[in-house]
Amino acid sequence: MDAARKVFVTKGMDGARMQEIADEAGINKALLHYYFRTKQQLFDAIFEESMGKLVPNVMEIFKQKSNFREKIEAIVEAYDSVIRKNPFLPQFVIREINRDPDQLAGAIRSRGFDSNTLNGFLDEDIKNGVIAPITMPHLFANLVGMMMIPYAGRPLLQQNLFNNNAEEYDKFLLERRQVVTQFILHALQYKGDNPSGWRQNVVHIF
Amino acid sequence: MDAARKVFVTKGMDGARMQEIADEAGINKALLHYYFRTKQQLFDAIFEESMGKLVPNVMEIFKQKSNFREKIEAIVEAYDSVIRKNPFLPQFVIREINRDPDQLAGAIRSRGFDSNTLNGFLDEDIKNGVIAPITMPHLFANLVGMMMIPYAGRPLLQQNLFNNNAEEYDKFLLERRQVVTQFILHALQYKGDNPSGWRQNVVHIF
DNA sequence: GTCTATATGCAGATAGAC
DNA sequence: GTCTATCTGCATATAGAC
Repeated sequence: MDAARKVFVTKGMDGARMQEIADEAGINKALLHYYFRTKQQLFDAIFEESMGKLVPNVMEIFKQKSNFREKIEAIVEAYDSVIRKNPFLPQFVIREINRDPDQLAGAIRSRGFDSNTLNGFLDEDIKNGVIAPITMPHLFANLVGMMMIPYAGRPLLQQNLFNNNAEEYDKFLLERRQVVTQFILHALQYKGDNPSGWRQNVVHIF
Repeated sequence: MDAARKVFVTKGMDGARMQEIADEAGINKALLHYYFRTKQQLFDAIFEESMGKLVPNVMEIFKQKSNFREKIEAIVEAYDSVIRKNPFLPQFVIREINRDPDQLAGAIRSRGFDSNTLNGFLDEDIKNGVIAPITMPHLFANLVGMMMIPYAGRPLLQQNLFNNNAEEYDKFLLERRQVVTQFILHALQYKGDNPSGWRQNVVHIF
């Protein structure tokens, strides 16, 4: 599984070779088939595992944290820690969900991502004037996009923004959690969870 | 080229088949090889074309627009219009730059993306108190991430956030330009290009 | 230029000995 | 369980007629 993960996540289903996985594992190609029967089955196992990692339980976080700042910090932290441990996960997932969108149905099931409940949490903070109005899909897309693109688009960004200096880019990645958190809180004009006094000053844009 | 673009951009280099491209073009597989010699050469043409589309000339925009709001609006607009016309471009580019990062060197050349000059533009606005401090890599990553992820991650986001309702998702995509623009301007506490009076109130975070 | 037929190589998968 | 050897199918690429 370790060998398969390494090869699949970097090369993708189409680019991966059973021979390479076997070599990586230090075993024989036939033995690999003995364990997993087909390449597809082996891939499915890795894909499902990856989806489980990358889709953190946002529901739990929203339920546990009452303070809006803490909610954002916890979600950003959840993505950051997972991705930093698995830097190739974003590009792998993007690659594979687009290659075969249907496989999502199987991998997502059991992951109780209920958008209606999440919308409720957000709407309450908006109604109370804690944050500027925004819908959950936009907020979520912004957060996920900002967290994932530095990894998924690393070759391009490192080339264009850092003259291909990998060390500088690694430093940049370490700053992302803090920057994205602050970026979101400022964008939503968050000033604290007790909005008395400035509640009326929130500019309604979204 | 139209047929090749369609197949490569959706299936990727590894997943694409010369037979499928030939069928799509209504010609013979042998004839396809007669024109382009190898699959690699055909792919290179498509990839270079795609990179040219997706990397808009940010330099030009920054030089032409003096107002910070207009700069952001123009860059967001540049990405939005290109991606809306080519919705598969983000996932294609992400897929291929990670599959073979070396090919970037060839495709980027001639595209005069000078990060030093861009940093200069940004630093001036920060120094003048027009926006809160942020570095160009972070701002650029945020912008690009927010614009691209709804397309690159569409299957997953549409599933999780819209119960797989494609029409709703299309409406969501249409809102992105406006939302991302406002999100960025608020995050950077932009209040206009003439900062007299509120210049001192910018909170230094990044 | 355009086709049919074919060469070549490779990857997934299995057979069968040990 | 683990290996070597092999089958099978497919994809790129070319040969060669028209």
